[in-house]
Amino acid sequence: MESSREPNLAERIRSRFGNLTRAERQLANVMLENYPVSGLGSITAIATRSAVSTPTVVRMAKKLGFKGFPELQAALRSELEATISNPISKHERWAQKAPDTHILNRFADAVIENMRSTLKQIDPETFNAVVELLSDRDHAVHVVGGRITNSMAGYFFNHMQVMRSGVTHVASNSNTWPHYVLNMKAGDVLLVFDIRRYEHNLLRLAKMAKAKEVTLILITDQWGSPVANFASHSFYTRIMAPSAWDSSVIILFLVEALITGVENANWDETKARMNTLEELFDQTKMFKKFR
Amino acid sequence: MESSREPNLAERIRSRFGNLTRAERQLANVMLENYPVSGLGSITAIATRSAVSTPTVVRMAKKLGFKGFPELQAALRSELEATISNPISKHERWAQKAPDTHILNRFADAVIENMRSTLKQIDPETFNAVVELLSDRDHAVHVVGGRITNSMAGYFFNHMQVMRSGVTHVASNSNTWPHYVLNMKAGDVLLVFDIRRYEHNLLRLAKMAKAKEVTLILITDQWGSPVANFASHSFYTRIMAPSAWDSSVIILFLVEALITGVENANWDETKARMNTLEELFDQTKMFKKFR
DNA sequence: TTTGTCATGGAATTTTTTTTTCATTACGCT
DNA sequence: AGCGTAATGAAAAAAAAATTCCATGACAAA
Repeated sequence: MESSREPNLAERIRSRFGNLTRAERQLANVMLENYPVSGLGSITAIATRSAVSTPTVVRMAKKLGFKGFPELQAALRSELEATISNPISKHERWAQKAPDTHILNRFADAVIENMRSTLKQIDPETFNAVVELLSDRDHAVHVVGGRITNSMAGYFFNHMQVMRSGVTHVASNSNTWPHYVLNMKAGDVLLVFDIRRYEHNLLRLAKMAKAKEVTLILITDQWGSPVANFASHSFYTRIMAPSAWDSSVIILFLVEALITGVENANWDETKARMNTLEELFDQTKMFKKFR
Repeated sequence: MESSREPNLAERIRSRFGNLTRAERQLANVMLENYPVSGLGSITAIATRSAVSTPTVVRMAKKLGFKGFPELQAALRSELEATISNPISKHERWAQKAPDTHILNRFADAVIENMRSTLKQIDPETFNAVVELLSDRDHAVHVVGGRITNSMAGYFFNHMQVMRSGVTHVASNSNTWPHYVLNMKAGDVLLVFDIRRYEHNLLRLAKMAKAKEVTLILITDQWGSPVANFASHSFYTRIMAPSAWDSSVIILFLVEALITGVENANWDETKARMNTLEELFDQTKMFKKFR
């Protein structure tokens, strides 16, 4: 529909993103970040903001077909002029080249809505308490997910494992669950993911764990898994999506927030880890040091 | 609600219009004419446009309370930024009972920011093309992830498997990869997840696949995995998080959007398969029927 | 008419920005 | 390992922009 409109700078950048070098990508990201304002300052300003040198900015300007940075900036201004005088363009749209009804935009709306209503419900006290439970090195942490949420459990396990010992991922094959339960001790923590359609096996596992005085934490959907009856703490997330399936995005969000909470709870250890990470990045030379 | 907002430059000019001299009025008119773009060029440019001298411009800037012209221009830019950006207010307090600095709120901000800048960059054409590739029943779809992203690959696999046949999840153990490659045919699709630090094994796998004329699709971070050089389509997601780790939330978002795309592309078949699955689950009594 | 004030822009000066040059380093390829 | 290409930023050089200085002229009041 908008086929023959001449490409604006953002599009030009995006279309050539693949050909850009590391430094140029950093730059491109900053420029696109709050487009086009960030490109309107001085070359020095944007270079600093992107943590690249000014020559890099000039080179990219040329790569994009301009004679120099000022010419690029002029293009930006005239683009802006065109945009501003056109009131329609102010419309909120996530993927700006896609129509409102495009699945990307609909999904984005749904996710925002999910996040909003999930966060409204979450009690920070619960969150903090759970973080504390997960940080406690005196007790093991077990994690289990359902058919859909098993990936989330895996993700959680992956990260937790790096931060502390005594973390186990209860395999999705429920035949083996009794073995896992056998290894759970009183005071241990079991994090259960269970969204609709709630899995009966998980409920049974929860009961078994509870019987062994394991502390249960539940991450479920807004309707609530029956496991909630046995859980010390439950998180109810909203998982609506414009799809036949539910969206796990907010669940992952919560998982990551929890991980970060645990990370912060043991800052010293985390800091050491961050340094290691930094060194690794240096080794790969793909990244500049951040900040 | 915007009662005590500080006046923008245009208002400042208008309110002092009476005190301006002839040359300054000329200048003011030009500045207001297509506000604020005309003020964004160099001092010479606007002076010429207004047919006044550059000193006049400086003098007016000072009259308006700035230290000099550059300062005025900076004000203009930040004003513009405030106007143009942000479909969603930048620092909404998401979890309302928690302080702004609580990890939940900080994470929420980061995720929104990631989503915004990711979606800005995604080309809907690419998205549609990829959906089509993934929907094509004539070719198999393989999916592989890295250390962190393996969960995302798994999630994708889980859902795709329900919708169509010929989907394989290349196991994370790279020893077995040659085996998988052996089974790839020309025209097959390989979806690769690779975020920093990029895994060399994935690059090798990509090369091998490419050599077999497999179509590569890449989901990577904003800096771009080297796999991009071999990929037909790449998605660059933003993964910044207030944490030692990166956030995969937006990656999951993209995965779900793709899944939904595929679902829509072949709704009849998807529906039929889901029904069958439903029956199978019923048989195994693993799930309660959910309306 | 004279005088003082003020607006104004030309030109000099200073400051900043932009571009170019160049040395270093990384990385792919043989 | 060695070579060549490419990326990169520090620093020098060039260009442009911003500011200051100052001469001119308009106008008003004495």
